[in-house]
Formats: sequence, C-alpha cells, structure tokens
Amino acid sequence: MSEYKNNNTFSFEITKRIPGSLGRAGIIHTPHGDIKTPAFISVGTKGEVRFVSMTDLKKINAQTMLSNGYHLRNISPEIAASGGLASWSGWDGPTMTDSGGFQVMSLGSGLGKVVSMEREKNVINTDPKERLAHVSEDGVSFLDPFTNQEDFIGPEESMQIQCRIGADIHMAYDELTSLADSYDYNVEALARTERWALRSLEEHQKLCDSLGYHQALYGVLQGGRWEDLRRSTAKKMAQMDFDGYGLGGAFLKESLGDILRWCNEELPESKPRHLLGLSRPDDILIGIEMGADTFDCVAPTREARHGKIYTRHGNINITKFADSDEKLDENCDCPTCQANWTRGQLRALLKSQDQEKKRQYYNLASMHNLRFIIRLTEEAREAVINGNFKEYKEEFLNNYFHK
RNA sequence: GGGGGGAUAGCGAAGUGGCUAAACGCGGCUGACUGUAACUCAGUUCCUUAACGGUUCGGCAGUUCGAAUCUGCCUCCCCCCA
Repeated sequence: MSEYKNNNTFSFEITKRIPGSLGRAGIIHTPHGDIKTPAFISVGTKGEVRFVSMTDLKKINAQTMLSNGYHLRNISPEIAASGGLASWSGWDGPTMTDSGGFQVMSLGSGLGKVVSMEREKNVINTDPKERLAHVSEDGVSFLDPFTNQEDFIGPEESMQIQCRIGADIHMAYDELTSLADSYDYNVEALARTERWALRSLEEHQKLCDSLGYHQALYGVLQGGRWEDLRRSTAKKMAQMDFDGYGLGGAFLKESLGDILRWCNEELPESKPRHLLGLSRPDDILIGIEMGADTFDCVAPTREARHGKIYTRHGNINITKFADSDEKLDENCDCPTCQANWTRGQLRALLKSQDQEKKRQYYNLASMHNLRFIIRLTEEAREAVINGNFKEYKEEFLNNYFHK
C-alpha cells in the first residue's frame, strides 16, 4: 500500500530487552538522527524550550524536541517555507510534533483545571458552556484563547499542519478524555479517536505522497483506565499502518503500569511507543518497565520555573534555601551544577525583582531539572543494556522517595 | 513668619460615624503543577486560639449608645508664599 515504507528514513531497532517484562532499550532512526531509547523528549511547544537555548539543550544531552501543531498552526506555512521545524527552530536533531489533541481537554473538559493523576483533583469536568473547545465527529472547534478567534482542527487539518511543520515524527489526532469522564463517554470518545486515527493515516499518506518523502506517524491510544477499552483499541490500532504509537490519556497514578501493560501487550513489539505527557521519575521507570520507549512532559521546566528543583533524594523547594551554599544536587552533571551555582544563589535570582535575573534563574533551573530527567533515562537505558534495570529502578526510587 | 496637605498592618494604598481586624496591590510564607491558556495558580500574612478572645489606623484627651472616620491639643512629614 505505501511506497514510503521502503525508503528507510524511519525505523526502530531493539537493542536489549528487560527479561520478564515489556521493557526494552533501542534506537529510533530518523532523518535528523538517532534517538537512543528510553529517552526523554524535551518539550518545545512553540519551537523552543522555554528559557533553554538550543545550545543549552545540547549541553544537557537532549536528543529530541517535541513541538505542538496546535500552537504552531498559524505559522506552519512559514515553517514549511524555511525548510521545516529543524531548520526553522535551529534544533538540528530529531523532532516530533503533537497533534493538538491535548488541547481538546485543556481548553475543553479540563479548562481552568490542573491536569493531575489523582482522581480527587479531577472530580468534575468544566461546564460545557464554559469550555473553549467542543468536540464533534468532524473535529474540534475552539476559541483561541490568545487571539479570541474561532478556529477548527480535525484530523485532516492536524495532518496538514504537522506535515507543513515537518518534524520527523507526527501524532495522529486524538481526543484526550479527563479522569472525570465516565466509561460510557470514553467508549464514545474512543470510537471517535479510532475513526480519527484512520482519517489521520489516510490524510498523512496523501500528504507524504505529494511531498515525495515520508514523515513518521504515530497512532495515539486512548481508552481511559479500562482494560477492555485499552486492549481493544490497541488491537485495532496495531492493525493500522502506523510507524509507532503514542500512549495517551489522563492516567490515574495507581493504574499507569496496568494501562501501559494492557496496551503494549497488544501492540506490535517492533514499533516504538511514546508515553505522552509524563515525567515523574516513578512514572518514567514504570513506563520503561512496561514497554514505553520515549517520554515527554512540561513538568521539569514548569516546576523549575516555579521553584521545585529535582534531586536524587527527592525534590526541594528552592525558596527555602536562602544563603545555602549547597549545590542543587550532589554529583549532578548539568551545566548549572557544573558551574557551581548554589541553592542560595539560585534562590536569590528567583526572588530578584530584576527580570533579567529571574530569566537567568529560569534558564539555570530548567537545565538542571531537564538534565535530571534526561539522565534518568540515560541511566535506565544503561541498566537495561547491562541487565540490571530492576535493581537500578529500586535503588533510584529508594533514594528519591526515602531520602 | 504666613498658607495648605498629610500620618492606616512589613511596604504602598483604600476607607470620612455602626455592615471594619480594616478593600486592593507589592513583599513574605505554605502548597500545587505530568502531550505548556502555566515567568502560572491556590491558600495564608496584627497577637492568640481548636473555637472563643485580645490589641489596633502618629500621640493624648474629648464628643457619641458606637470613632480609623467628628472635636481640641501635641509630635512628625510634605508643598506653596515670604
């Protein structure tokens, strides 16, 4: 059916498996280079990671950047004209784009709410009358909160946008449901997401044919926290001709491992899987064990800006370390720690009324937290290859949660 | 020497008789944050308490059932004219 399958621009190889589990280490080959997995993908929604330059990204050993079709939709022609996301953004490594599906929830049922993995924090959906995004079979109509303009994105539009942006890996258009949505609603939304997956695939194929080269497309699995939905959608999506899979959803913390297992037991082993939107160390380690290859999340940079600094012995609130001479984290190899910044100095930058100093804090703290999570995936990869992943996981989590 | 304006919680600033322990902003302190509506958001910020209660609006003395708000005197600050 597809010619592009033979042009060999995108592929995945498994280097080593975790015995007795779904986890593996591997390499995703893309036109812009390889991604050694497991890997954390830095989020650069609008084509740049907030307060972190491309040079800084290289310094923290970031392999890939994930941008967002929703945010870049209006300038996607410009991006296409300048040669695609890599050259437009100045990031010369592999890139991914999200479809904009997440915005269905963040502007819709979850508008004004925190996206959390705890059920108690997601008890109610936003009143439909107050939502900025509304779902129909065609796609999602929404009011752009920045421009106040009505707009629409369906699977076809999302593929057109993403192909213009031209990242190496694209995501099918999906509907992310919230933890407050019922089983019945998830059944309905999931069926729609599956139809959108087929439409995404078809449109994407068409666009790639006319472009003359292939960009990879991942199908995105939803289905909430229900095993029957997760397994059935994974089976259906496995039959579709995707290059990889996105594991999506608003996950309940305690069921994350099960959900990933249900999905990945049904998906083809030979294709890469991206766990969308998670980066807490315990989530990443469970994700790796359950067969996820790549991860992305805004938390490392956002929490850095908000004063939460990651350390091997748990997170700290930097504002509590006035005058502290301590480094952020012992033996950290990030540029911030390598330059010997202390907790007290960083706190002073954050608390400063000088915007330049604050921005410097955002940069230094973001690099540290990103490097912390990237290093976690690097160490996990090493452990998988060395055959001691379970020991590594246990030791890391012991240090992280029990000081 | 003459005339005018002002003093409110850590800071700035509302409030001109009861609904005021006192709006709001800043700063401080807690907490949250997971495909970025997020350099954001929530709570808290006189003392004490589990609740109650106590002491406040430059100072002192009054008027009044009741005063940050009205009167008198005092202290300090600012502006204008000499």
